[in-house]
Amino acid sequence: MMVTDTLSQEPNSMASFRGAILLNRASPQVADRLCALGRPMTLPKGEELPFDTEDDRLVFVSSGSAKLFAQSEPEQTHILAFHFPGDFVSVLRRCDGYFRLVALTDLELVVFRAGAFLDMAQEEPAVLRSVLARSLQALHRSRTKMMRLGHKSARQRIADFLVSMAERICGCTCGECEISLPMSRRDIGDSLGLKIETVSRQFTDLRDEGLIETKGRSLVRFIDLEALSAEAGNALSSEIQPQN
Amino acid sequence: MMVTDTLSQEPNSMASFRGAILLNRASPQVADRLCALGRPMTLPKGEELPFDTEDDRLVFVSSGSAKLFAQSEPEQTHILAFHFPGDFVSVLRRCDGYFRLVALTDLELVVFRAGAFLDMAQEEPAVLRSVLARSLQALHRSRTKMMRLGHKSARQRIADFLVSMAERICGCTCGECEISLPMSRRDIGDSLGLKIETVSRQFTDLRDEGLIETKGRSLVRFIDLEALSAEAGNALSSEIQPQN
DNA sequence: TCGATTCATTGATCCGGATCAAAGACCAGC
DNA sequence: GCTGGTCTTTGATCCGGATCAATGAATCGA
Repeated sequence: MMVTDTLSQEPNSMASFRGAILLNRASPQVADRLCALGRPMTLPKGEELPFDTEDDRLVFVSSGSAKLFAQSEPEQTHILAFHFPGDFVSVLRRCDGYFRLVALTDLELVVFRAGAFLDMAQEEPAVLRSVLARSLQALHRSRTKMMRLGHKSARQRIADFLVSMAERICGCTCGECEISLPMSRRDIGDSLGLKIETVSRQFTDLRDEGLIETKGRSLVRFIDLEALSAEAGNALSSEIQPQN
Repeated sequence: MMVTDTLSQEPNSMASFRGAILLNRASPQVADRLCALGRPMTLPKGEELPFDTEDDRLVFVSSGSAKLFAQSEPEQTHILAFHFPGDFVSVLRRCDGYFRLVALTDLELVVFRAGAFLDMAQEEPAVLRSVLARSLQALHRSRTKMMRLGHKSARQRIADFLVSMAERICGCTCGECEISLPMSRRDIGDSLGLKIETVSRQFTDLRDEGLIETKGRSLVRFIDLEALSAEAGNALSSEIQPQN
């Protein structure tokens, strides 16, 4: 069930949005007017952002995690991206593209109609430009991912996925760390173009080789993130991060 | 060899840029200042847009066709996208991402430093917004493509590729038409995550089944685009993506 | 026009991941 | 605690696309 927050006091989600997107980019007046366009929402785990057949939307993720997926045919779901706090997601109207946003954990959002938001953002070009920068970043991330999907083995995809989750969920890029994956094995497979059995086998292999440990369904402990990153085929990328 | 057009009269490429990007969005004065930031260029077939390690760039394609690719390791090239007249392409500076733009045919471009262009575009939010809209469209195209890469068979990928080329090169979405593919079999494979032999085999199969005819290396004649689109698994989609 | 070179096609074989099938682990309800 | 259902793991087999190898067709420069 979808719940709309209607407290008269500004909800937390809106405050995060101000901090992440508007701060230092819009005058207080325009910031207020932009916020007034946004609808704060909470989605319980498993629930889906209701369709909107009229407008494309821009969705700011304040807390929790979500999957963005497309379903072209029944029994054929493709996860396009996972989203975490701070992300500003473009969700197309239902008719063309058929994108759906589903909560993996309880989710706090601010939802905007894209047209209205951009119309008003035109008055604060710095905001528009910030959204553009994020959009270009998402594009490059998508292209990088696409590039990997096309040419990497199952093992490399899983290693890459785990490394990127370690970074996005707990900010770790090296050494040890432990995270709780909010998504199922099936979700992971759907996002990497692999079957659930293959995902599971790769987890098993990585565990047997001592690169990760797992506890329960969601807990993953990374023993050596650099080694895992190397498995992902990012051997050369170490030149970007010198061991000073 | 790279040739920079330095005619005092405005070159054709700049005029196309005005028509496609600026028309009705910027005042004549700002339009002139934006154009002044752009460097018209021609690239002969096979040549590469010279690196720029300082700035990201925005490149408007006026005529010809190009491939945008990333090379993570030697002998591992991934084509991210093909580009045609009217496209406004974001090319990252060399250090992060390592994107390269190469002419498939003689190419006319207008090249901007992204920062400078966006700084000035902030004075005309309509331009900024148009660029954002294009960026979001590219993002969705990339995601759609990614989705397909992950889950489609070689046959479906080739069929899908051919259908999209028919649309982008000659504007056809149904019935018969004939196009000249500017890219090699290897390029096609690199963009779809397939080996050259597999690409060739799929062409052969489609030819044997009477869905296409081929003449020489580049000429492809489509006998029935709807049937081909069905092969691609696009049962429902008759959507068109307009390049506004 | 003629090689020379690159590009494309075809064939044979191999391997990684999908598929089919079954058992085991985890979690929520009582 | 048990119990039913879902999610995950493991095993056996199959198949699509990669790989290896060789031939054939286009294109380019002299």
